[in-house]
Amino acid sequence: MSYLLIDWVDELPKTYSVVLCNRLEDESLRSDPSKLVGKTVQILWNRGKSYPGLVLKIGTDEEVLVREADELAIKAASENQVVSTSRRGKKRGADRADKIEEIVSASLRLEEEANRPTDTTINSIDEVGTAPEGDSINYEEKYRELKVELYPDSGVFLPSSDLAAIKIASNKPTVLARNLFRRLFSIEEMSSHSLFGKKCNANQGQVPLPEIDVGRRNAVINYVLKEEGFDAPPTTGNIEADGIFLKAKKTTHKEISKSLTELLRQEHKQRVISNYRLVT
DNA sequence: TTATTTAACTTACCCGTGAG
DNA sequence: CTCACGGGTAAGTTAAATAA
Repeated sequence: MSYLLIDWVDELPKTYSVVLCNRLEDESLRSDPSKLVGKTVQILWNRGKSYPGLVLKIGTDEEVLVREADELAIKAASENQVVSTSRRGKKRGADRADKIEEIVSASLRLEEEANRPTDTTINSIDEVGTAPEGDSINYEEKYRELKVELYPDSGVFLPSSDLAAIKIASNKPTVLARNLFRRLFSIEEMSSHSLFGKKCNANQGQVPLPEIDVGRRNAVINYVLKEEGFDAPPTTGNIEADGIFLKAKKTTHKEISKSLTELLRQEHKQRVISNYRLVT
């Protein structure tokens, strides 16, 4: 296996690396890289990304090329008068695959945390319906029967008929999430909170709106994910397949969050306008 | 090994568009 | 007009890569 001394064309100050020829993006070039000196090729780097690099030299002794890369880097740095240790990585180890399992299990832990039940309970059952002793109907019991928990252990209940109607009316997960929000939150709550309560970085002076009720929010998001088939953690045993599953789940989660954020923003905007009209 | 740097990912926010 | 959504921004957080 031969090594390539690479001059990264997009890097300033100039940086150099020694890479194995199997990092050439174009696999057909890997077997015979001898003609590549002086040419610019795409080199695979981190996280599946590739960058253009000029091939300066080819050799089988990695050490020699690394020393050369160091010298070039020092020279480049002094020319640019920039304090820089500008030699990018040597040959990377093959421990990357080992890391994947860690990543997957870490994702699972995150998921577990996201699904953690909260102690927020809403729509608590009215006590007034309690039936007296005897053979009369227990209304509280009847009332409870009609309600369903949106997501297991979420403590968020709503009439099953409402849920059924919302499901029928919602053809997409983002719409389902929005409609559930409308059902579970008042206009006041929606217009005075943000989804996660995080600070807005785009506008430093802005006071961040508080986070909306976490219990109901998570119940909605988890319910919609479940409806989309993302409830159960991956069990295929196939690391790659699990990765795809988690990625798809993450994308859906992002879409839902984005849509809900936008819903709250639009409600907020509307309320600000109506207040303004009230005042003037 | 630990510390530092770098890259990717998030999230609130803004704007425009298009369907109904 | 309302609603849904895509594209984009800034800068904070997180995770990975690299240096020491």
